[in-house]
Amino acid sequence: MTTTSAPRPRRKPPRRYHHGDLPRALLHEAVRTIQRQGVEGLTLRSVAQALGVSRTAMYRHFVDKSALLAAVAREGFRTLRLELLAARAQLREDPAAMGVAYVRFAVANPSYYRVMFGGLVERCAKDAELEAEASGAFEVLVEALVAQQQAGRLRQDEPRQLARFIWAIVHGIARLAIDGQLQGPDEDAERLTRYALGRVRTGIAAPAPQSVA
Amino acid sequence: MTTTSAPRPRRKPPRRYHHGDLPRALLHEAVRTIQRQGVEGLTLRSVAQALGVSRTAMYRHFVDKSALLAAVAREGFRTLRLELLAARAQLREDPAAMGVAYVRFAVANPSYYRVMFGGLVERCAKDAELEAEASGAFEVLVEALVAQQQAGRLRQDEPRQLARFIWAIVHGIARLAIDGQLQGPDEDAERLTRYALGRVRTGIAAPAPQSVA
DNA sequence: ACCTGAACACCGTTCAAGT
DNA sequence: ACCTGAACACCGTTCAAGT
Repeated sequence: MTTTSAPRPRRKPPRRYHHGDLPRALLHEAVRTIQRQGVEGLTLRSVAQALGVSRTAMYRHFVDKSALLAAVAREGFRTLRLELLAARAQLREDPAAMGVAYVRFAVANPSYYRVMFGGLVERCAKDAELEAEASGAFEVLVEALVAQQQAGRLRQDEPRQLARFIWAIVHGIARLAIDGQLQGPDEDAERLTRYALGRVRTGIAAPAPQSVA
Repeated sequence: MTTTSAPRPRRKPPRRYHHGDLPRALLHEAVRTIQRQGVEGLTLRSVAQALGVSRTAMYRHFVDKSALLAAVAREGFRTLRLELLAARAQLREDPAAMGVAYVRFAVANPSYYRVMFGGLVERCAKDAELEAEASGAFEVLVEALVAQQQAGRLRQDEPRQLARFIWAIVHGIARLAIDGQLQGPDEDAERLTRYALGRVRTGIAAPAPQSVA
């Protein structure tokens, strides 16, 4: 009886797990454990163990632990940029779409967000790819604001200053939200975002200035 | 010759360094090393060594490393609250005084700020004193806003929502500033703060709405 | 009451060596 | 080229013991 000694490959031969794509597997597993244990719960040893690989196998692909984290941040900025782009298309129906998308990303991916803004971008400023990915996301906002200016819907202030302003708002809301400094859990973050962007548009000064006697 | 064998005490006898006030000494030394090495550079062993004390002496006064950090955060919130109160007195000459004071505090004490908002407040939510100190600082802002509302200078929106909005803005600016995500170093943060609060007051919508043809 | 010393269970990282 | 195993220099924390 000539039984097939090797197990039938489903699609493409999925054997050789380790040799397959360790860098991607490491990245994926890192995100997974950060998602569950937080950034400071991430341990190279546990990642390696989860992948069934030696503790030092990682060093062939990432020079450092921080290099691995930089890769996580890079992927985070890339995803954020894409979601901002998608939200930009809905800007006509919902003027707050981009801001809401930003905060939603942070709330949905606190682990990504913490790594992205956990003080890595500046400490490892050498990582040019990370730098580029980060400013790429920022540019989406800048361009959207310029378009609004050209449509005559926005003040003609310096676009990048305007963009930093808006970014600071959503960034602040996002951080307060994922750090649990807003009372309610998730829904409040979106309400606050919509409130904030609405107020930013028309101001918070009292509408009817009390005339003097 | 009867020379004084013991050194003359300057004010009160400052001998017995270790026994004196270890808790305060630990706190002070922790802030000092965080200031220089960053939060993740803080090591209990180095703190103890700098104080000439055993590595485990700390555990008599703080249950944890995180308890020591919580004490740092508590002191930070207390200082911030006091500086906000001081700024509130200048609100008439400078409407942005409180916001500027907030961002200045963060930029001047990034180590404090990082510990305060480094995800400690929520993880160790058990620390009631920290919780109280944190919301104390928030209340200063709320009360200032309510006063502005009563003076008829501010929209009659829900004060706490208004406060969360303003907080998010200065928090966002502060974080971007101390994380090096603003191009210039320190001066830009204040400029951005003034710009932001000015725009928040009157809105960013185009001032002269182009009428339709 | 306050502090010490040895010990434990962890880390990230290096490096010679295997295939 | 890719991975392993032992080793190194670190951590926070526990605990019996000293004064």
